Amino acid sequence: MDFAFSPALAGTHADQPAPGQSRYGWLAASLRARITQGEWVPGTALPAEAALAREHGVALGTLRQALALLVAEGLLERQHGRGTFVRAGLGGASMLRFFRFRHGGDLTATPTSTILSRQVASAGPETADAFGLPVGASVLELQRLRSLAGEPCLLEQLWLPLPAFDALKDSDTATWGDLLYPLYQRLCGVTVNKAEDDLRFGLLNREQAALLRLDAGHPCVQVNRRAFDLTGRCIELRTTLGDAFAFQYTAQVR
Amino acid sequence: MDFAFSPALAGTHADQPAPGQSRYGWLAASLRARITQGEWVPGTALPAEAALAREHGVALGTLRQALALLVAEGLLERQHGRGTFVRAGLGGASMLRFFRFRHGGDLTATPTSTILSRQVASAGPETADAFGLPVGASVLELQRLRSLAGEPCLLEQLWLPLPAFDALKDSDTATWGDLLYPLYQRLCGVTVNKAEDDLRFGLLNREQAALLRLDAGHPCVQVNRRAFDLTGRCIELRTTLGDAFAFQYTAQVR
DNA sequence: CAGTGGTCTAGACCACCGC
DNA sequence: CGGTGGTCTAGACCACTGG
Repeated sequence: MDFAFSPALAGTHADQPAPGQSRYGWLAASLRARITQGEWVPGTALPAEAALAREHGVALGTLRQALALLVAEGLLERQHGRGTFVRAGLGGASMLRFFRFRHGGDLTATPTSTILSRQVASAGPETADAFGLPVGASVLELQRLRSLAGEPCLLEQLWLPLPAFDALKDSDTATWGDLLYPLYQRLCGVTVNKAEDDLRFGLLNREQAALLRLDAGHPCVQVNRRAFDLTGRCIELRTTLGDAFAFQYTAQVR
Repeated sequence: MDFAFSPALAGTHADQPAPGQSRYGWLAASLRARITQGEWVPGTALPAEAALAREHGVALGTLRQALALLVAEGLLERQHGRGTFVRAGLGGASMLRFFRFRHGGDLTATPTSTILSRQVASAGPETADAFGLPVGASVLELQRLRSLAGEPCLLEQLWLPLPAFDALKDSDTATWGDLLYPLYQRLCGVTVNKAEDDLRFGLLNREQAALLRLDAGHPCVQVNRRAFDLTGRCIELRTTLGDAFAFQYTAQVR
């Protein structure tokens, strides 16, 4: 019946889709694995459709369905006439989308970042669970303040799992720049692919208020973020605080 | 039953896609028009793929691309082995997704609704702009209180453009039920297809606080919603207030 | 069972990009 | 210009749904 003239990438996947599994779904999984294992570095182009289709012994349309899945997942990006590229990852300043801190109408401004503290800590139950580590495992804990035009606007505390982010333990924070995700990429080879933000309302305690130059008990928005790499593993926990009266967010329904 | 495969609706669309316009894009536009003009009522099934493809003189794959567009738009819904259906529209209780008012762990509970006031008002500049009406045009203004287990939780004020919602001016509010969108559908033939919610923080004034049984000056979340029908026209403006300390929202970042 | 959408093929031609 | 992805075709077979 079926001629398997596919040249068998040995190891990770079977030569045939599991029964009940569509061919393009299986193909997508196969490509996903090759991407997350670093065969194609973020930013580089995949082989052309025709080549990939031939390589996997599959029709063009089928291969295109597989690629469409990975595009929808945020793993790939296609450009007409140029090629299919592994996504570079999230930029960074996206916290600002929750607030209207525009000063002088500049919406694209990146806040400057000041690292307030850096220490190795042991993971509490929540952190350990998110990272898939045992309770008490070592994690890197950072606190930083982000400012626009010299005005502090966001106070952040964040945790990173530790074998993976060892490179940040001793590196000079003065060289870090204002965005962390490109830093993760550069120093740790970690690509942040997607994130989940949980929004709540609260009141600032005395220390938080002082750092943000607000009054103790001032209303604030707390954004709890979990960021994930290409494989879907959680690689950052972050808590961001900002003035509730600067909060503004738009959500689409359906 | 009439099998009128005549392209009946002359005038609205050319027989050929405009140059530079893809065939499936043009086809989608054509189907979109037939849907929004009521040829197929929300909830009903479209003709089968094969029939539609034949009717438009197009290959199956091309027709499927067109349908995929309309599905992504939220206009259609496909069910394997059953058919392709015009979406019934938004349900209604979706305001609750911003809050954690779960009482007794019941997350699917629909709050009961009490209409506090109903009056014909004249549109201010903002309302008029949203509805595409002249300033001063007649709009219906409603205020209602929504409660869970007898506890008031959401205070809403909303505006509806008036020729379209005439049926609500005199109808007995006791018969309205707890959800408005199904009511719009039933009494006014208006299908709410999508909406845009804008979130902000504020403080309750005395009257608002009293209705929600909170203190004046209590922090609150204000959700400003603009709802749209199948054609993309804005057909509802709504402002919802709820206790800020019950606020909780999750957003995906990609 | 007949009818629906879902998958897949093996071609063709077009539109875009960069050299 | 050659190479890329985007559109389109005309079939085939599979998987699910309902009577």
